[in-house]
Amino acid sequence: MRLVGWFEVHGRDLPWREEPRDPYRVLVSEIMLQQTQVDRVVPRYRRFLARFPDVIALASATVEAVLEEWSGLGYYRRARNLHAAARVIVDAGGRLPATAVELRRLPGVGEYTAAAVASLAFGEPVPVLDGNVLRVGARFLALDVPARSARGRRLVAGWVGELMKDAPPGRVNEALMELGATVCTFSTPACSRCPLAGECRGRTSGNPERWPERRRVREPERVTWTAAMVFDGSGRLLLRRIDGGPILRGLWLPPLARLDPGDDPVRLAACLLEGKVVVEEGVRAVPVRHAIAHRRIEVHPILFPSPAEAQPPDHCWVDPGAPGVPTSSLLGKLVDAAAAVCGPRFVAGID
DNA sequence: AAGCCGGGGAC
DNA sequence: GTCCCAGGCTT
Repeated sequence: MRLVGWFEVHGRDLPWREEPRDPYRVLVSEIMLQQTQVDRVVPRYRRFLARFPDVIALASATVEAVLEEWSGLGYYRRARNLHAAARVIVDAGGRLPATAVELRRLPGVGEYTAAAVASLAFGEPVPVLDGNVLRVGARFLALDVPARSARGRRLVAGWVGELMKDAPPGRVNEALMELGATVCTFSTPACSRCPLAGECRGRTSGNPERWPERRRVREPERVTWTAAMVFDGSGRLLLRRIDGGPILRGLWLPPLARLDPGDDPVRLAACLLEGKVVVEEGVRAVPVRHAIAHRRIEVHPILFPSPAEAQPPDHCWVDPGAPGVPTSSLLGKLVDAAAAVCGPRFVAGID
């Protein structure tokens, strides 16, 4: 089959493609790859497996440790669900379910991930309908309905099912995803390198970029925060755990507060520390930008030198370069901004 | 069906 | 700047 033949030659050499396929590793890679691009996953996948080499190791760990390992990857519910799934698997004997229907019952495993693990690790003939496959299918079939609609999904699934009559299901799924990621890309598809170009109705139509349908954009919500960055005499930074709210829950960041128009960020940041730690006058650093879902957040870091060794409840002192607690990539941006003001040696606590 | 959750890279 | 990505869950 031309598609799978192409994949055998041009498929990238990715760590989760090593044979034989370990179902646990396939599951970890698929969860990590949800809405996250391959290049960003590869190093984190290696590190995750070094720390949690099998499902028993993962189930034995605390959710806090798993979240810490997930720090910076985003969509932190994935980490909580993966950890919960590992416990379910171990409670059931330690083997992953081998069918898509059973896999689907694990927390954090939806239709896509269930199909991916079932086909890649167990050879079940179920199509995976991720963003890549839906785009490739929409172009190949020249769909006149949105690929993500119920009807579009059915049509693409039917096409993939046909392909599976001529090649192993896992190979077909993987090859289609690889094709979407490297050839039939969102913008400017490289039809000259495509093994399916001969039969592709999207290409024959003369305008393969007509697909996929553009998703409508939503106006981002602009938000401003202030961050109280307290450094003690040895360069350690004060963090506070985010306990409620919809975003970054359970992660550790400098105390944050929403800044309304007219508020003074230095004063508001100082208020966050009232009764917690003793600080000197706050100093502004250059604001950093951070995006979470549809929010565009501008964060004003305020730096406070502090002699205090006290550790208020729900707070902790960390080495800003190696926090050792679950956190967001926002912390790195804030620490960089602070270093630009104070000098890296002060912030790093070295020297 | 639609809205929401992180983050970074491509353009 | 905008858009998307090996999605899942909740409403």
